[in-house]
Amino acid sequence: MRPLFHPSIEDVTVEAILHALSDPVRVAIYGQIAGAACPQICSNFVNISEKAIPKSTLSQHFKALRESGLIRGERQGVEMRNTSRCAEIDKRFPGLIAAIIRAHNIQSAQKARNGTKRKGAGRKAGNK
Amino acid sequence: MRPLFHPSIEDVTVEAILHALSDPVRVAIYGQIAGAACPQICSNFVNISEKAIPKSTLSQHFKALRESGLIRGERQGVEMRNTSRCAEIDKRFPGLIAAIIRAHNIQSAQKARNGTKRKGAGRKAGNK
DNA sequence: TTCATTAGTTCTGAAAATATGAACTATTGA
DNA sequence: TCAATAGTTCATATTTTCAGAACTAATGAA
Repeated sequence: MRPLFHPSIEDVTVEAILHALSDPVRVAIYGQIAGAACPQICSNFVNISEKAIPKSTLSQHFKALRESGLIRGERQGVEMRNTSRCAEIDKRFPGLIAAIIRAHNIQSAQKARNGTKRKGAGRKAGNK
Repeated sequence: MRPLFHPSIEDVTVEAILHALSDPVRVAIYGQIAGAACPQICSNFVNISEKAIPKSTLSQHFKALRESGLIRGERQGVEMRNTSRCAEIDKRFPGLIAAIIRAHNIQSAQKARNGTKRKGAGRKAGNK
């Protein structure tokens, strides 16, 4: 098992960050890691989505987050402690992560409101 | 040939925007459309990358940008006029597009500088 | 030591997404 | 009516992603 790869901050790209965060499971994971005060363990996220995420899939998601430079993972005993690299990234791309997280929160809030009021909305309507 | 689909602004998602802009060709296209004063025609972008992009591929890229809600395409005679929907998107997700474009500009500027000074940099080094 | 447990990675094949040549559609202007 | 131009759609090859199974590494018993 080879040691985990983390890009140095100069090698972090906008494309990789956007790609990593364009997946609903990964933004959810990243949001929680970035918002937490202490390092988060991978297996905490098995139930972040409606249905349980298989651990091989979860491992791939963490790999994507790590290799895009969004998080850092350090093995601590039998488990993996994940922390956000948002301070570093914010220095390189000021405001980027904050804007994405903010947009995400707006969207989640709207979804929650619509979920209670009008059912079945938000479909790609009129597009046979 | 069915009419082009454009999502209404409430149906635009952060995930779709990030995914659309996580592709280097598509950000380049979007950046130019967003920065231009007048509508841009698809075929202007054939040479936006090093190698020419086949028109079927280009058409798919435009479709991705349209269906994510980032641009609007209107047929005008034989060609297609593309405009950015950034005003609408900025109302829904304030600062998101601006932050992404800014980050992209930072990255491009750095790439240009490194390209002249140290060749072969930016590779995923030390990762067998 | 050896065994079991826990947490995560890697391998493998299936499923989904993307890229592109070829064929097609729509508009315009000889 | 024909040719040219701009773009879409179809078919298929390539690439990426998903997820079960097997594997690795650390820890804590017995």
